[in-house]
Amino acid sequence: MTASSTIAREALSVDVVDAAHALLGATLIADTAAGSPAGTVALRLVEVEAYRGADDPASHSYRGRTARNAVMFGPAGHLYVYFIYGMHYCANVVCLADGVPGAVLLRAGEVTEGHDLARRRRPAARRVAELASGPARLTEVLGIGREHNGADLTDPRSPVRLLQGPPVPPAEISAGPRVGIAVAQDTPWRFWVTGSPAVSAYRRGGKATRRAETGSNGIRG
DNA sequence: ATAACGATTAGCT
DNA sequence: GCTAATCGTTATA
Repeated sequence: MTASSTIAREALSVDVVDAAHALLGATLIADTAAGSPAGTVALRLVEVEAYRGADDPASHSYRGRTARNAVMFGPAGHLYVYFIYGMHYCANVVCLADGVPGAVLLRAGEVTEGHDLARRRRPAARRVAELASGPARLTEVLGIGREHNGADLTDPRSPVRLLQGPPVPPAEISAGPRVGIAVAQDTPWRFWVTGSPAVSAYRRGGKATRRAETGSNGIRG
């Protein structure tokens, strides 16, 4: 057992909300060869969102299995990568039992290794905290793309791996509505490490003109 | 076949 | 605050 042992699949074969909490504080490390400059970047996860399967209208797996979301239906611990807005990639960790769809979107992290490479990949970042402050920024600094869809994060030989980290105490975890979705805007399944400078900004989703909740932004914790 | 739209970001007013 | 950029996926406007 070293400090860099990968997370066990069993720890992720649980409900998406429990897995989301467990993922905060964990390390995501990527050794990428192709695409952007090759090298290794690692980060500590500080912001995630849970997406369940059939009962979560905001989830990609809500309307059943398709070619795109197939990985979400497989065993936990694999990476679900999708292409969005014609230019970005987002990465999720698959959860729940094999055959039950669900995943946790990785929204932000604090870069802990490979700062120089991270800066080269994200020249627009003005501060270290901005390197992976957003789901597409996170995949950009790690060099994650289509070719990593389905990668086994629990396999020490995988180019992208999840490493055990000091768990974040529940008292240091905040919760609020998920970012950028047009449905299920009241479900507080976005979780972040309270006070981390790398946590991304909240933005309400597209349509679903919901009445102003008089002063409340839905955030607790 | 075709059109609408998106789990976003950067840059500008 | 607002919007262009840009294309795969999904539903059929």
